[in-house]
Amino acid sequence: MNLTIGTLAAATGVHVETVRYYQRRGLLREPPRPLGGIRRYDEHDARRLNFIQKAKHMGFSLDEISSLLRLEDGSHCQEARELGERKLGLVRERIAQLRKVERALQGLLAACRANAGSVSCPLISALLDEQP
Amino acid sequence: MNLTIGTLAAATGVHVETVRYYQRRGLLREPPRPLGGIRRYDEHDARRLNFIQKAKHMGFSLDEISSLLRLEDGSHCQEARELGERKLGLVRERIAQLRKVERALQGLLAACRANAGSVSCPLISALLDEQP
DNA sequence: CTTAAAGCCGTACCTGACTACGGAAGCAAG
DNA sequence: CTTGCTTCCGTAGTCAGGTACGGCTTTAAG
Repeated sequence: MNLTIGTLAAATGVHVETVRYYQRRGLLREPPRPLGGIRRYDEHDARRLNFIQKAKHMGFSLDEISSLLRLEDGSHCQEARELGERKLGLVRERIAQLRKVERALQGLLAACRANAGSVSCPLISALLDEQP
Repeated sequence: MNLTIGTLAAATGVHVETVRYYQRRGLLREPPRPLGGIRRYDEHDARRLNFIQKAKHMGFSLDEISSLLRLEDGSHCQEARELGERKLGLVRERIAQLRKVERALQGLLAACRANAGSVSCPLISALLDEQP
């Protein structure tokens, strides 16, 4: 496998500029460029880029992905696990928070639907109410 | 009630600069300033600022809050409801997405804990795996 | 050999919601 | 009346994670 930046980008569903950006950030190596010319990537780079995409999907930030990539050889499970556990905690917090919002919104919208023609909108009133 | 920007900010738990920012964004009126001087706010402004804070908590963006504020008189429940319903949909999507992440992470971490000393870390391997 | 597409580079710009800065002017307490 | 905290203003910077630009060189196809 011998990829230019464009084919690598296309293959992994990422913009060319993003690949360059990841290189600047140190998430991808600067690949060899034979004879003063253009970057040549291999399947290792593609795998790494794939790793980054999946980790992003898991909610890891680019900085965290940096850390994970330093554990790429798989022999530091403990550290990887700690990172994962922190992330899982945050994900759960976020879910809990969103559920509160969901319930609040749900209640207000139900009141709105029951409202049918009254003067004041329950959603607006709730937001206007002085209570914290 | 006759508030300076500082007391208003303190009363609503917002930075002074943020109040000015909201004014620039059109979320708060420019309050009267008697005699070439400093802004004087009243409890209507405090209520509005409170409204903004609560709506932010509900996940509304400042642009959406602008829209909501235009319905402040409570007589356009239909429109407010539509905004709320859109938001609720987004909140639910986000929750669903985060739950997927939660489950994935949970599985990987369980594998990590069961791993105990094997060569390759399940979390890292999963991210490295070629499968989408 | 020519030409068009793709790659190169540094730098600037984008979104959203602020936050900081710095120097001038106002205001309240003593 | 002075001191010192607030407020005033416009502008610029912050964060993350890119995206865009423009002018230049390389490369691949015909």
